[in-house]
Amino acid sequence: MGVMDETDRPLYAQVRERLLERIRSGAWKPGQLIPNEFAIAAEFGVSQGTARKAIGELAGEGLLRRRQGRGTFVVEHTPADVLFRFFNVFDAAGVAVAPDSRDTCCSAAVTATAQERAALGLDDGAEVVRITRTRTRQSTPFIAESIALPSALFPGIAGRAEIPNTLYDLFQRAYGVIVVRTDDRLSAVAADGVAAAALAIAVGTPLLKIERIAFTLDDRPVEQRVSLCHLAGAHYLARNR
Amino acid sequence: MGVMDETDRPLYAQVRERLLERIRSGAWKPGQLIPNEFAIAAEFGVSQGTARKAIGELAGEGLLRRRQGRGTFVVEHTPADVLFRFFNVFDAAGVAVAPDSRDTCCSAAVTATAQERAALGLDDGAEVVRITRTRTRQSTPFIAESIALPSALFPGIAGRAEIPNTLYDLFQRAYGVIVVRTDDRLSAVAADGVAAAALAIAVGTPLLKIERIAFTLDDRPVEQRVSLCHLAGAHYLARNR
DNA sequence: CAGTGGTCTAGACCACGTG
DNA sequence: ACGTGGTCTAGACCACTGC
Repeated sequence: MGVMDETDRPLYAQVRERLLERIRSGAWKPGQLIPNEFAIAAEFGVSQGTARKAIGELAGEGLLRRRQGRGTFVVEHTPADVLFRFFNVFDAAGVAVAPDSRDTCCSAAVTATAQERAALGLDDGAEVVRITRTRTRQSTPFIAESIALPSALFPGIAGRAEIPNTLYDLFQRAYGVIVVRTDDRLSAVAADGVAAAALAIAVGTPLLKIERIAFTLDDRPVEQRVSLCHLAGAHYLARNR
Repeated sequence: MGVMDETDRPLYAQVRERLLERIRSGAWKPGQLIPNEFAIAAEFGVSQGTARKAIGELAGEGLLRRRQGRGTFVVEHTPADVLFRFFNVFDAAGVAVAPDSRDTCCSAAVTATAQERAALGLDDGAEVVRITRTRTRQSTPFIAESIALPSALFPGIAGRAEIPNTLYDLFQRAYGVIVVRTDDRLSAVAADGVAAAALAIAVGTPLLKIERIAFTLDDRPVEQRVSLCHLAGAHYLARNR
């Protein structure tokens, strides 16, 4: 009866944490069916309702998916899913734009700038890897992007033969880093010479600048990304609830 | 026991609907304490857990606020609340920018354009009221804004002596229209002559353009708004979960 | 048909805020 | 001390899925 033995946190929160650890560690892999509510309840010595609440929280956070009659599954972050989950650009007709990447270039580990350290919560002298690429829409360049990642979290990423179009998918599968949230800071800027060359537009053209910080489950920043977008009739959609 | 008499919808959903109607109609006013879980359960002939779930849904939608030890309250949309709930502009230090309004100008009811009809889901020949204003930040103009509202939903709004800075607060109190969600479409544009004059900037300056549609509880569009923003170091923050 | 998640109940106790 | 929302239990039945 609600003895709160371990800590003073509610039972369902403790169960949630244990389940979360299994997802994070990969013990339960993306797409996998997890045990049913009664089995989980029995394992942790709680009632079905309490197990249900823990599962419900993770489902609400988008990490589990319940399907009536079938079971509960670990959410699979396929490249397509990831692309449309955090890429908020839509064309004039309201159809999602699916970007591709070209000219992807990944630096070796270098000392982070003060700005990068602040954005990523890094200590003095920490190293980052920088990725730059041009993103295309129907083969036309429309975004110039540069990304900074803490080297410590992504060992060996600079040496990879191929950097995929959808990074967050790679982060989860290869490094166990699950991006669950991003903060995008948007503003309007005039294209400088570099951006104008990459996007084949005139210097001074208004561009949408997106400064993104991506966060993991425990709210730690893991990626800083600056995107300069020549949207040409498309737009960035922000839904406010 | 789960007889599902009225319809096939769950009991908690039916209770939620009845509670919602009281908020929407103003029977329960903003800021008011509502009856406790047991009183609501008794009134509708359900268990406390079911009443709790109905209340929880409305709390999750931001319409009720539960406070342990005190009770459950109808959320009060004070001008300040409304301002910060949907106004996503922050300065370089991450502090929310609180805009003011000047030169507010409200048209009489006029026939809506095709574009306005599409955005607001209006029939052919429907009328709208248009409001234009300049929004300031520490007395400096930084946003040129134009708003279209369906006349049918806001009778007499054009004749009001004063249009307040925070419109959604007015919508709820004077017209029973509760804005719960907005879609903002963002892009970058060059300032034209009109915007440049209003914002005291050079023609061609890059501006952040925000095209907003605001929705009520039943997901009907009730406002279309175009904001041209000269952010000058500030940014629009979009949180993606 | 069996097994899953989804709903619902009745009752208990805990944690918080106020008087 | 009292009343509130918050947690937890044990057990029941419903609705959906797939064999």
